[in-house]
Amino acid sequence: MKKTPQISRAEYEIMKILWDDYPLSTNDITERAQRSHSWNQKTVHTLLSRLAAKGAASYEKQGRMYFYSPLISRESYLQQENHSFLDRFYGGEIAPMLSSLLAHTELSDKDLEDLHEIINSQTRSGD
Amino acid sequence: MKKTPQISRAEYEIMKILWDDYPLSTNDITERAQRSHSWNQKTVHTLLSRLAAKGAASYEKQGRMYFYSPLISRESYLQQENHSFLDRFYGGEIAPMLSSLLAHTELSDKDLEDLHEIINSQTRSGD
DNA sequence: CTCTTTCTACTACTTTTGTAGTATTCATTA
DNA sequence: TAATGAATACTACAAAAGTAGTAGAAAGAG
Repeated sequence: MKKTPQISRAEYEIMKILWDDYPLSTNDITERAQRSHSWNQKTVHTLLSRLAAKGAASYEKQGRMYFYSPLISRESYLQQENHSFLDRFYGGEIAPMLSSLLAHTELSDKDLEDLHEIINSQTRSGD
Repeated sequence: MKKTPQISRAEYEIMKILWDDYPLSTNDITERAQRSHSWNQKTVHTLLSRLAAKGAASYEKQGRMYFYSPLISRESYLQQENHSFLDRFYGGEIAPMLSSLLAHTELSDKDLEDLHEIINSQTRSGD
């Protein structure tokens, strides 16, 4: 999978569907998209075309129907978004971000344990 | 300070200047903006007008010059962006986000220590 | 073989954003 | 007081994004 192109908010919602399961027919995608968004079918079609046009997804013809698959990976896309977010709002640094995030969020014990574990695993691997 | 309106990337760069120091004259803002961005003066003026129009900043006339101040707080804006980011990419949950972030980031010892401390402080206050 | 349905292919139109240009208004200087 | 310069007020225009509509083609129903 390749360098991630610019993906808009609405397009991203379609990508999520593709990342969960692919290849999917236009109709499948439309149906799934409409579970969570009140989008006209045509709107979903447009989003799919645009994603294909910008190289974020590809399609394969089966008879007269199209089956779409993602061309960029969820992982690399999330990485890019993570960094863009950190850079824009926290000068690229994690600590201030986490701190801002936690300062206004109620965490369950489980959350805290998870976070502990995540950070500890980093510590060990960094030895 | 009030509910944060939609602020575009370029507009946000102007807001950062205002959050650091205000009120500031149009010229001051333009000058500071140009330290980090190659923006035409008119571009900065447009951004300022739009921020004022959408209620993110306000201005006060002093003679024929305008002095701008932020109308929304950096804190509340960052909170909103934090949550929108978490919701969009991690189903609103912090742990998966941190985990994704750390999985692809080299952390210094200091970073780790900071993170530890941030999380420990949460733990104690949650007791 | 024609009609209807169902896909995809184009086209469209509005809002937001990025990025500036032109017009107008005052205040100051000659 | 007329010319100049410096501010702000409007206007502009293209690209991206949101949201659909219309046209055309092909497949299945009679």
